[in-house]
Amino acid sequence: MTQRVGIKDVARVAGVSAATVSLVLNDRAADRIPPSTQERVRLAAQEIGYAPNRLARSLRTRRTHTIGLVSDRIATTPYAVRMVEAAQDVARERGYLLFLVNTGGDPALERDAVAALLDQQVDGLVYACMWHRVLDDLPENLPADAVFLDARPATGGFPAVVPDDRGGAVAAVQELVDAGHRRIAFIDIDEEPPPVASGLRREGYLEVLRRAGIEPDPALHVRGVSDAAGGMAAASRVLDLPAERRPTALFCFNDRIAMGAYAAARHHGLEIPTDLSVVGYDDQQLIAAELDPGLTTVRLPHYEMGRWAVEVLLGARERPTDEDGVVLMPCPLVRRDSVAPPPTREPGRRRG
Amino acid sequence: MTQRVGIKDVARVAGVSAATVSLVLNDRAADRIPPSTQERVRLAAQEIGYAPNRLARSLRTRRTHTIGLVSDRIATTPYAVRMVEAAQDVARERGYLLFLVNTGGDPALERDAVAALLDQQVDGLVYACMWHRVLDDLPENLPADAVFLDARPATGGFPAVVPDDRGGAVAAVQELVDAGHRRIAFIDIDEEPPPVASGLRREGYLEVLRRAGIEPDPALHVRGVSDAAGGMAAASRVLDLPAERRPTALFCFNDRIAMGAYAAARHHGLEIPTDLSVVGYDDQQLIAAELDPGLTTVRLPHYEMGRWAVEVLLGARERPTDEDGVVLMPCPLVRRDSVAPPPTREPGRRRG
DNA sequence: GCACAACGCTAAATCGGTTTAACAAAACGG
DNA sequence: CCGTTTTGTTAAACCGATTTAGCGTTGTGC
Repeated sequence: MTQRVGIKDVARVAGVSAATVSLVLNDRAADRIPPSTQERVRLAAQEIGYAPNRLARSLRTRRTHTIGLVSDRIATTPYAVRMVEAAQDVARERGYLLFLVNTGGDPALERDAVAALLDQQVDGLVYACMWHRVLDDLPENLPADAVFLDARPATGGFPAVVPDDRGGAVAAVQELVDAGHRRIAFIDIDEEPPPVASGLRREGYLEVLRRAGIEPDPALHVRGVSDAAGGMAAASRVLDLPAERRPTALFCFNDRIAMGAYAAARHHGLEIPTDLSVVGYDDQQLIAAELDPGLTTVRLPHYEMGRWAVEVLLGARERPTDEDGVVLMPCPLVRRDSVAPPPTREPGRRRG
Repeated sequence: MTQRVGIKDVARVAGVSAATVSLVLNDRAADRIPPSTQERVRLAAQEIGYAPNRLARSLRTRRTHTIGLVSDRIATTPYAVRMVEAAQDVARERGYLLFLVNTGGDPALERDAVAALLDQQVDGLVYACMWHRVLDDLPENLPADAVFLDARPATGGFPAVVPDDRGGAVAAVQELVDAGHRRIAFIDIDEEPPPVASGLRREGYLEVLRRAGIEPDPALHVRGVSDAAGGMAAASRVLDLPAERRPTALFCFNDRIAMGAYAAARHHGLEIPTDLSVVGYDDQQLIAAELDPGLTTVRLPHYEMGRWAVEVLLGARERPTDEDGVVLMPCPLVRRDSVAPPPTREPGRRRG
């Protein structure tokens, strides 16, 4: 890892001073230095394979061209990994290198991570969460120009980007209403405190019902543990309802719940989408695309959010003018094969 | 991001020179400087909130306490993300910061990434792949002390860690043999060229059969596209065999294929594990644990490999003495509920 | 009272670049 | 031919720390 050739080696070979080399190689030469000399310097640099020591350069210029991404768990879980990818992509495109730190949500580690990154003189910091969160307390050493990703400080004051969970839910439920469904259950997750996304998606769900003139049935809003087993149990509860109250469609809080709903449907002898329509949320590749039939779901715009955050951080995109600086990233509906019109007759008991 | 207080500010407040401050704060003072002065310096540093500029320090000491992780896609896919987590954990534990770069496998980008990291004077480099790979050509500017993660150069010469795919397959198939199965199919993946893991797992499969005195039936080795649909198609082919040739157990190349195998079993009216046992590979959380019944599978030791790589890189663990420097990380069997003894009678057609 | 050692501390060099101010030589204007 | 610009280049300061060599003062031994 030892830096072999330095600027003065280039200078020696080209027969000029280090200052000249620096000027030429940074294109600060403009018209001060004749093309002949420039050529000579560049050739020398090329020849001996010179690459500037960025530490030295950064020390002087006070810009490191590095940014830090501190997250609770993104780099840890398969869930929101594309936010990291996006951040990385933007960083690379703009000539930046990305420091990645995972804190697991531990405030002490968070503080240390921020401090370590600042000591490294990073040019900017992104604070990211795995799930859409509203943060009550932040690391107190967070620089004023940090950007939030998939999270926003309760107090505002920082640029932040979060998914438009409400809008996504509207799209999902509207899809069901448009297919002709009137009895639509919401299979929510059972967590305390309820995640931000839960409340927002419920709002979207209720809004569509209201607009469609459908009276929400409290029995159709159930909660389950956020995994396939929980989804199956919760879905079973609504599918067990007497025929006239039973839903013809399920809006699931996420794809894992939807996976459980598929199982519940099977156990009830219902075929998807003929007898029962299902919509999920998250568009988890390993689930939504692999289920049979493919799950219609709402995609979380992780990549787009990741890009947004770093672009704003690097000044490549203008900060939101919005009062609290929060941007809602749209969650597009991904149509697959789990939605169909409701059955016209009593669902038949076909072979599962 | 401007570094406010510097070492000379501390010096001024404490009434000593910058040299003394450095000595004290780096514990190089030992007995040269009396406790009273040391105390004074530390207090001053504390008071004005001094944190050293690591760039300046690194420039002088020639150690940056940063490492680079360049990978084809790990940070991009949900698949092997725990390798990054592990790398991050070890880095943090030992006071290092981690640069993450994703190249998508593009050789030009790889070269640039390595160059950029070296220009940043990283103390070490990990070259990681998402899947177990044998690399024919490496970035030519890779430093000699790089470490390979989930990959190994064909030519050897670098420390490298890869999963013991063969051993994992042995454990998986042995589990089936121990349960009493004799007709065990291998649902392989259909890729050209076949991934390293495919060959190794097949070897393990064949070895167990041989040891158990079971003649391998070529009809029981099928290939399918590596997703649930492909797995379903491939599994169907062996399940369609006449009763006496039909397998009672399936060893699937990965969990996605196994997911498809579950669907195929359903379509054939077979219940898992009563009528058909299934073992997967990878232990993908979103699949293996969520399937019903839970999938017995082999876990890829991503976390352990990630730790190993960075520990070796940082000298916290001794390099393999092995000729080619490759370490095989064991893949433990994860028992869930998809394995049972083979049915004694003709499998009945229960309700699916 | 003097040589010498120990103590406590610091000036200055250094890492490898960037940047500014200025100098020498050439060109130009009158 | 002399004063002034312009041109081409560089010496030196600087970024903020670490590290080495050494300086002044006090203490010790004889």
